[in-house]
Amino acid sequence: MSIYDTLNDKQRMGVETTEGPVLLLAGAGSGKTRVLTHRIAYLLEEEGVSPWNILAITFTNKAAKEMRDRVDRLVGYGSEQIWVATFHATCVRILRRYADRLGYDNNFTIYDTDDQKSVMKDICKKLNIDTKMFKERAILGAISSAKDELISPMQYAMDAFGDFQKRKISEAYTEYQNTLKKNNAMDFDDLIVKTVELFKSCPEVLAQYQNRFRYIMVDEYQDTNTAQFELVRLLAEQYRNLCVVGDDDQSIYKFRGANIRNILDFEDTYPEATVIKLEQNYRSMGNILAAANAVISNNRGRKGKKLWTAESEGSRLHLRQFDTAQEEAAFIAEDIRSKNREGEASYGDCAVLYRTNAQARLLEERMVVLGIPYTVVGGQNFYGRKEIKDVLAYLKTIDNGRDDVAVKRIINIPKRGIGSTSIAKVQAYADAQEMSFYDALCRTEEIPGLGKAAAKIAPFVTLIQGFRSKVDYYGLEGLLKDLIQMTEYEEYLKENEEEPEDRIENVQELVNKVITYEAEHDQPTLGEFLEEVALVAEIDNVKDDVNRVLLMTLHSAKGLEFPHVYLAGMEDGVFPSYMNITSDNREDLEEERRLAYVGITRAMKDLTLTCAKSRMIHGQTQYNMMSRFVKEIPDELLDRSKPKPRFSEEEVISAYSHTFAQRPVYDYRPKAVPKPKETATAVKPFVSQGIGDLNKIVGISKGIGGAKSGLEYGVGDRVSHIKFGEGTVLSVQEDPRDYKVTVVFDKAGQKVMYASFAKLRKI
DNA sequence: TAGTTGGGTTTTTTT
DNA sequence: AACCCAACTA
Repeated sequence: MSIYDTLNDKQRMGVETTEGPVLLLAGAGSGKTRVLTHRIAYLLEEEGVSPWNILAITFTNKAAKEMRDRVDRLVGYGSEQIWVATFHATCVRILRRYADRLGYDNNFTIYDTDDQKSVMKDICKKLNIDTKMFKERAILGAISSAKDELISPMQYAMDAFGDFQKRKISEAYTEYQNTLKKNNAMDFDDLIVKTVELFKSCPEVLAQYQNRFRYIMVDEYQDTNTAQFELVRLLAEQYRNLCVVGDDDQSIYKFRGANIRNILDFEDTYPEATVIKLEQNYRSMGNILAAANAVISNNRGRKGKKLWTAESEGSRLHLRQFDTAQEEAAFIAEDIRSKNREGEASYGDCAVLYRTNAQARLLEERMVVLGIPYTVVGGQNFYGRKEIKDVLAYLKTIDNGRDDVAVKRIINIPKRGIGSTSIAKVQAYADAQEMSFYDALCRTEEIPGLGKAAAKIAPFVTLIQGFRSKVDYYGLEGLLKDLIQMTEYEEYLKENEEEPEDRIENVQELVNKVITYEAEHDQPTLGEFLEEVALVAEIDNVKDDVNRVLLMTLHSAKGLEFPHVYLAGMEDGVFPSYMNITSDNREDLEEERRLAYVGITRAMKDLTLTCAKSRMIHGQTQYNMMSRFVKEIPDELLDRSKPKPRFSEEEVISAYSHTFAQRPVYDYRPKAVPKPKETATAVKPFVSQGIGDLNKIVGISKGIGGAKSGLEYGVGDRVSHIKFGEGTVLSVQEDPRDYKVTVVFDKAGQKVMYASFAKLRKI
């Protein structure tokens, strides 16, 4: 009996065909990850391949980690030597060694969307581009698309010759790349593009990696773009042992440059390829699969395959239409609660999927009202918060003084009396002398017309220099703590931001994050920490062992599965989105349909489709018809019964009475020098009252439903933390997104932390 | 320079 | 509805 005996014939073929190119067309739920992990195990155990010679590229860090864990369980050794990472992480790792060959420092910074935008803003000003006509976003979008296709600024300029609009974009593109290089920074797209560039300009570097990666596997191949394809092609050129796994029906990232032709034309690029189709689905009940097949069969551009299951039909899909989006959200929350009470499903078995992040709000409100523990994936990323970005900008400045964006972000935070006029003067000097913004700051006495502002800049420079000289001496944790203290950042938050307590806690959370990072790495460096932080996706932080309902977009849900799934907002105009209905490109609608296919196939046992006749979008009420995708599902698969009231009247009413609907509308903008107390009483109570209610409700529902808090530990339990050691849980507080845990550590004292970040263990 | 106000725009999806 | 930005005022 070997570990391979549990595989079906096709899966086994995928595992054992290790030589040459392989295209594994793996339908949803067909055990694709199993094949990949067993394939790696097979290479190691049966073929005697060194783990060092294997490269596996995944779509998210979460998937990478999961793959490593599963390989670990199969073979029990050597898995840490296998290179398993996302495209971006892979490229960063290579570039950290060789970026100098392209004229960057190896400690380059990674720019996120925000950083890109502020660079582009400056460029538009510099090039006199009218941002009314050409939006920064649009220009950046065009640049990103060009990079996805490996089109250099120079090539772009040549294509743009006769076209005014394109010429403008071309100028911006050229300037943008120059700025990034000057700042020693790369954006997400650059990571791929520059790696390809490196391989093309330095054959000896390429040869080294080609030689190392004798077996290459790429997951979610249908979502690779042209640049990523080229990267893989180059790496695999020598041994040609390239195994790509994907499902053309699940290609949903065209907007991000994914080129579906990569998978459709794989056999043209590699004529000797072995093609294996995995069509047996092990995830969903028959009716769910039938619905998915019916919907996707309306698409033309496909490889063509039909999923089947040995499972029984299961129950029909539920379809419910409501008058308003509020009622829809209320129904979903109530339905989940009743399933939980009746023991049909735990909260962690349920997921609510929707097309746009904005739809999360209403659902979230209802979850709060009913006291259902939930997690929203996506939306505002932890590292996207203002306070986190500020602190990170300090760290970036310390790490890489050439990163102008970071320096400018914090030069006047907290307020140092350095305004836009002074900044402009410094920038002008920096441009003239061809030096970085920070270097110019160091020579304020040479800058004309700065006057008194020079005296305000000097302490800032001293501050940064001070941190730099101390980094090696006191480590990252010390640096960060010192930084927060010296800048009096928390005081700044208290005086200038709404809800400063939450923000301060977020900053503390970042400190914990640094501590964890330092504890997990033998040779922690500031640069590496910043990089790790730059490449995390929201989904990477979701722990699936926590008993909570997950709310997320259909895109985020790719690759996941849940016993009970709700697809909310099944309306024309929402899903498929208005943009794609009006598009005259047939392919756009097909991509939406693939998204529907992804959504349906997430469900294992039970699938509920809901829609509303009216909902607010951008502050206006829209009236939508039921989604055309729902109509593509054969009627006999649907249960259209009226939503039956599951609760007594009073129960429903009492639940509604907690609604946030009466919450007064107020301006969230930071007030001018707010008197802290006053703000606290004027604004805070409504929010904290809501959360207070929530706590009560959670408590009640725990009592009634017997639901667990979703954490393995509770108040009074002894827990251990990777850095702080052992301690006792003082309190656990429900926060809309997470549990806030207060622990008194034996050595480190009292700390407040978020459960999902803190990784506490019960002992 | 800092803070206020009013007007205009929007992401649909994300490494 | 929420957010961002430019123009205006103290």
